[in-house]
Amino acid sequence: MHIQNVTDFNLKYTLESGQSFRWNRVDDAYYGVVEGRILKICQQGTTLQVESSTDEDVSTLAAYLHHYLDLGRDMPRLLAAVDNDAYIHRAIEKFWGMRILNQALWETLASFILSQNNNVPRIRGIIRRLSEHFGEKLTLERYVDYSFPSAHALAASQVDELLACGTGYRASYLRDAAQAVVSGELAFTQLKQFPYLEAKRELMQRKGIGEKVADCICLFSLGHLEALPIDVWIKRIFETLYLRRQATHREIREFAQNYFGESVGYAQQYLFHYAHEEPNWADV
DNA sequence: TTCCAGGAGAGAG
DNA sequence: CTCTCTCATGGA
Repeated sequence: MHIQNVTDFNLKYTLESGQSFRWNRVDDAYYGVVEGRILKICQQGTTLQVESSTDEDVSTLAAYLHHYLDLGRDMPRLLAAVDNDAYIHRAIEKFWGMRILNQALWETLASFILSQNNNVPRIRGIIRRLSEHFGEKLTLERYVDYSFPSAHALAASQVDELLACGTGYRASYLRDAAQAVVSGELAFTQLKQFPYLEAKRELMQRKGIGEKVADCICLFSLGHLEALPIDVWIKRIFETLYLRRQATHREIREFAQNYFGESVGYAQQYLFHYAHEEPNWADV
């Protein structure tokens, strides 16, 4: 299957910018497990070549990817709106076409609970082991992977099993969240209808979901581009480049949301990825 | 050996 | 309200 005329889009930057933990590059193709199937995506200019492990309808798959990859976004307009200074201008130039994904809610919620006080390679490993243990085996050609564990599967798990996957002290947070989803205490249909601040407040009711993780879920799954996850990198970036002093999370949030406006989450993603990829990011 | 990683909870003040 | 300590894990 092909998707044509995809402009202002970069698959590599989108899938390798720390918002999803489930994509692997093999040569020039990306394999990932998305909502119960393996997808293989290859970008050639403005064309995406896509294969799926299921025989789903072509137009259904195209519509899904349009949403998942945020292809309907007017990137030139959005990026122009946050292109306020030389710092972010460099990031926008270097990573032009990077999108913020619209990922599955349960997977995003669970994954970012696991992300706290942790690093990306280890988060990926934990999720891979959880999927191997609790998910379903999937194959696409010779590529084998496992679906993300359902909330039901994790709600019924033993803490020992979660610990064996490397979750550490986050095991109980993960299980509690799974049980809240299964019981209906955490209602996804309602959560998806909430505006940003209400969704964030509701998410933060869960143990293991603080302000930063809630913002990641709002931004990477619920489509709230005004969400601003403040981790050590974002804090360092704003203190160094913009405020030029030590600042609290609240000061950073207030400045950034005022300075970048309603798409501050996108601005954050470009600054975050630029700092990760460019060791000399702090130099003017 | 110590430090760090897309942090958050609990307790003290 | 803010500050500090601790939490499990593995790679640098």
